[in-house]
Amino acid sequence: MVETLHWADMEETPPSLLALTPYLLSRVGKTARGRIIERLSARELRLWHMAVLAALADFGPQAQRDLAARLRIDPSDVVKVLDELAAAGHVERARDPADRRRVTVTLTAAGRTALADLIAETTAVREELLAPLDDGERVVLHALLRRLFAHLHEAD
Amino acid sequence: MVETLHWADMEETPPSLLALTPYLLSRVGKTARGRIIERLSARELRLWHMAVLAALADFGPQAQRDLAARLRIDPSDVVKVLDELAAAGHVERARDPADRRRVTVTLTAAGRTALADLIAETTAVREELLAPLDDGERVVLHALLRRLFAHLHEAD
DNA sequence: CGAATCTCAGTGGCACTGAAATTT
DNA sequence: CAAATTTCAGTGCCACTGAGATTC
Repeated sequence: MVETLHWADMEETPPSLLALTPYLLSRVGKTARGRIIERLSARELRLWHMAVLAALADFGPQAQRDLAARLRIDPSDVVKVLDELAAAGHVERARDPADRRRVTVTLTAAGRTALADLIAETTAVREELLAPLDDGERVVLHALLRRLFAHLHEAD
Repeated sequence: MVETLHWADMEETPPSLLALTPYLLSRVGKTARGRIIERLSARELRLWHMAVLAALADFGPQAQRDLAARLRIDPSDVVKVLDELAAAGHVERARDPADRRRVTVTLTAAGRTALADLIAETTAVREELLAPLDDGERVVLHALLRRLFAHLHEAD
């Protein structure tokens, strides 16, 4: 009995790990990803579906290759994502008559509606994750993350 | 030629996604995880190996169950991680004589050395990831992430 | 012919489930 | 017997590889 000390249920995270920013980024990011997936799965969709719909909404119809490059998805995986989005009626695919190797992907009205839903769900996730931060801190965090994100893709 | 517009190689990220903090967290976190894995794989180790070694270094010998609870790993997965750490001579396992269901895990001297290496590698990853931030901004980011991380595990 | 685009099958890592074996 | 701990086999998701088919 003596050896089971009372702080046994505190289960603290090792300070050595808490001191490592990349570890924190990895853990918080993984939870963020998990929470998004959890909410989006109610719509039978996942993170990449939202990303593809957003790219089409923001930049208009484009080839699968462009979607893959823009979102940093493997081109092989774009195929399956689009299969599912097309089956749900959220996108349409058509051969580019000017270059028949390319397949032009277009957002449908239903896809635009779905995107709004997915973004609303992600906003709800933000409320959960950022609950301990006030508005000013959220703005600071977001700005820092945007700069980190931009840096990921420049001259790796 | 005309249809290949000049901004074809810009491949901008959709603004709709850049506006979503959880999306940024997910992407930056995933890259952080990937960079850590990349560097640690040179030592034949991965993220969970470092986490387990850190828990043992910070809190001393403990049962597998405690490691799992502390690090939020599935207890089933702790087994394989410890198998690999034990094979590399970084930890030792012994039945707890007071409660023979438990297995007490102990860090070896080699394990402590390995942990220092892994932490150094992770620090190098931090330099890569946080390159665009000055020292003050890094401190702010780290403090915000620590608060988010702490909030993940309280009253989910 | 070489390169680009899309497609598909296969692989490996990782997290989770469910159940067995042992001990309390 | 019920619960706790460790272990293992199996499942599913996801990202990546490699190869083929078509078109430029």
